[in-house]
Amino acid sequence: MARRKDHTRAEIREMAIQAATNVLEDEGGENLTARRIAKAIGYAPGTLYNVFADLDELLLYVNVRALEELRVALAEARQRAADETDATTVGTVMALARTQLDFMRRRPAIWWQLFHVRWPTDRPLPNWYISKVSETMAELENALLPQFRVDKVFRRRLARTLWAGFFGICEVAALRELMIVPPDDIEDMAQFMVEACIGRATQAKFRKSGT
Amino acid sequence: MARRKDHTRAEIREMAIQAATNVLEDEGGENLTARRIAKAIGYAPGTLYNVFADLDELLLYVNVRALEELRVALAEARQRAADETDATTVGTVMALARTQLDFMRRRPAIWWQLFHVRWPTDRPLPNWYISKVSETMAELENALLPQFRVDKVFRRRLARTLWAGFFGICEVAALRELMIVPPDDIEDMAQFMVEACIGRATQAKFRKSGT
DNA sequence: GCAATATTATGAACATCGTTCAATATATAA
DNA sequence: TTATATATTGAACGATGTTCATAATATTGC
Repeated sequence: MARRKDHTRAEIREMAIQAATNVLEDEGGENLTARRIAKAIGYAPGTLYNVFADLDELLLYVNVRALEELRVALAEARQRAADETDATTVGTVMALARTQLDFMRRRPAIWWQLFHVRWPTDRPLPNWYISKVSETMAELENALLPQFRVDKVFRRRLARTLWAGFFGICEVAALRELMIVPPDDIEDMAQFMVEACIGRATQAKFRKSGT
Repeated sequence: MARRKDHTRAEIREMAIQAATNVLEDEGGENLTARRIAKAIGYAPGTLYNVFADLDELLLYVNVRALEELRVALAEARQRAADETDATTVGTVMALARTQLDFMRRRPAIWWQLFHVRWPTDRPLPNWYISKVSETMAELENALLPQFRVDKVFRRRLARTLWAGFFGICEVAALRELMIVPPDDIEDMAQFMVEACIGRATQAKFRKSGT
């Protein structure tokens, strides 16, 4: 039995989240069990339930960490792209798309878990989770800000549409068994979609201001 | 014990697939267990394993049925749209998008299962499954045929890109807890994406033939 | 028609899962 | 030092997917 107060509750939570992430990446989702995580942090399975409501909640914390990592990566990519002398909206958004594709490829197990969370439909998602998703998506909105400054509703909808497009393309890339698509094609698909959507959004904006 | 040859193997398979579909839709994915399906068809759990390799395979058959239903619905929608006197590519593709959104909304549990199949990464997906996915996606390619007749590779890539876009939008609609998007907005997002992608594809075609 | 054989369905049994909770060990307070 | 409070445990529970010796039934050979 681990000595009481060897670690605080917060420390145990932290260790468990880290351990779960490592198990997920190193041994795959099918080995991500309560007993396996408990063993990895040197505690009994029951201890996890003193610190998390259940395993689903723990996995949601794993996700929220991954989302934050992704958000930071997106923010950096956006900054870099915006600092270019010939910065364009398309270029900045494409930098985000590439960052997301890169994340998906570097950490496939985490990415899978991120969008395949098992969460009971009748159980409301915690606010801290919903917020993190919003924050991550907000990076895309920020990338659109320079060009689509006036209409916030329009910008938000464009961001959501692009986000859906990214997500779909990432999923197509992940399911490459089903439709063999070379990585370069994935990149081109993203480029096409970004240019198409932003191009049309630009027209729509002009048309609106023209009438 | 059910009398031997009360049903042929094929009949038992059929019954099991139907029962699994019903359980999934009526009682949710968390009740979709081997014992529950066996009970529903009046056989013992072990019988399922005489007829399917395992539960994952049975679920794949459930999916392939759903995919075929979707394919038929898409084919019909495409035909109807193409028969209009003022038929356009955008109009036809939008008919497909609406069909898919409708399918997702009418049968949420099936839709979920369709894109969240648990299948071991090291186990190759059966050919009959990959084929059905291709057939379903081919409906989108067919909708593009009238306008993009010449370049097959281009058409195929456009179809895949649009498919990814649809898929992402459907997923956004399904995760409406995370980003509250009214159904009308979903429809508009699809419309925007279709118009944007096909518009740009038209430009690209012209530009290519112009040089 | 009957015995011998082949096939099919069974359901108890196994390992494992998430989860609970009385029991135990340790820290804190009196 | 004793009494109380808290943290940790791990056996136990009810599930799960899956297996396989056993039993029930059909088919075959005579």
